[in-house]
Amino acid sequence: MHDIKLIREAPEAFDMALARRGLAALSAELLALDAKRRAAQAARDEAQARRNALSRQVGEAKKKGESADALMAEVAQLKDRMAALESEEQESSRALDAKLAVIPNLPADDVPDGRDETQNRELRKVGAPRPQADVPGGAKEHFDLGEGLGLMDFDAAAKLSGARFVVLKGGLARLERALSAFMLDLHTQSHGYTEVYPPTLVRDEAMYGTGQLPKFADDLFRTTTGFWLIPTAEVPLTNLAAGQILDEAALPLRFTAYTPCFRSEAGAAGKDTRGMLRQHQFGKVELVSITAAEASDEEQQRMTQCAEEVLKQLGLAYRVVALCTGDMGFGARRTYDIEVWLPGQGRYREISSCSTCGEFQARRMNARYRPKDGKGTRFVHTLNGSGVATGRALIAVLETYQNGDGSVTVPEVLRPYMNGLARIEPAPRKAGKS
RNA sequence: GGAGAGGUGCCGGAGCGGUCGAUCGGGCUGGUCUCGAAAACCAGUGGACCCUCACGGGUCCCGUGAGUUCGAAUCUCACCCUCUCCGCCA
Repeated sequence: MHDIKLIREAPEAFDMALARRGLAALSAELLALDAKRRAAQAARDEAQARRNALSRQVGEAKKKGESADALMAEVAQLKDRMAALESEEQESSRALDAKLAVIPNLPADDVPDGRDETQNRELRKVGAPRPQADVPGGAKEHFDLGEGLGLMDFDAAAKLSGARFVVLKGGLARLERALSAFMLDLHTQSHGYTEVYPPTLVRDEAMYGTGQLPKFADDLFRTTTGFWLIPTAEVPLTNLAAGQILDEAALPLRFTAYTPCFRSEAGAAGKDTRGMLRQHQFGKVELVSITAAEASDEEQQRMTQCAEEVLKQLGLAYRVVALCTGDMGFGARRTYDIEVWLPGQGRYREISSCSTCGEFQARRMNARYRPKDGKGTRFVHTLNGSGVATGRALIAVLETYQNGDGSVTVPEVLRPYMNGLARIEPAPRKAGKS
């Protein structure tokens, strides 16, 4: 949500920033609504003040035993006018909010301009990508490996739930659990995050606060009782700060959680249909930071490094890219994606996305802090990042650590979480199962 | 799901329908006292919006939304949430 006051002060700057995102200028329209709103409010305030004064006089008159009929008559006259003014104010204020609610955040100055992902800027490459030819017969993709192991079953999932779900079994189910436990331990023990077990069903307000609503309802699942299934733990974690006024001394807040994430991906039909790269349900360890305004840029660097550390310790090759203006999400002011190397696909694929939203979300959810010195309150800055998506981490581990015989070596750091297991071997074939 | 109770400021806790944004206590901040601290005492201590260069002024906010009334934190209704007991249950 944007601050209409800032737009009022610098409409050209606002429109120019929108243009960087490929959007048409909106300030003129917004400011017209704003002017209407303020005029309505001024008129209403005035009428209200008049009524308050009259009512006070009525009280005084009655106390003295005098007649208050004339005063009451004037209030009665005011009433119609007030009702009209009030609905006018509400209407213009609602109209303005509705417009503002669907305008994405503005990019930070250092965000590269660009139309789509092809214009993202690569910041660094870490680790040596394993060539496809490194595996005898060519590196396989994760679904061939998983099905070959007999531990990844898309047919069974389709029977239960349809397309874009997976059933993991045995060593692969364990691997998902190991990855999540490893990541949570790393972030809580080495990176200062507080582990959270949040609800995965939330109400409208929470989805509005982080920006999924009102614009992206189509990408979400909703229960018949009106709850939304979270598409990321960013929603519950960030909304922990909603409605709060925090002491600056308490900042930053750093939360991490492992949760399932649910996305209907309505617009993504036909993309990545094979395998478990793009699912309606996937696991993810999320990182969320709530900071003071000046601290958010540095926090974003720190958060990205926390996510990178996961991949480093897993021994996965990756690169970090700065998303261009056209590829950033709705609430983001600046985003760094981490893309992990998938030997089977022979390309880098997104596994983490670390964004700062500035005060964009805080304004929506009314999350503020009291600055150490100086008075008043300011909106906090919110940041979120994957640290990292476990489903995709599992894919990367399979493809990176595959052996020519179809088995998969377990990365060192995960072995304590796998009961010491060093290698995931094909499950014995059971008779009767095709 | 059934039956009750309740939602007020950072916290606790008051509040005959009429200067109540709200008594009081605690906390916090500043000051006095002290070598220093504690105690004591004094003072201060909400948010949002609008008008104004400013000084200052106005409106709204006592869970949320409607309503009654000249006037609502105080009355009515609906909803949300919390707590207690019972039932059910992982």
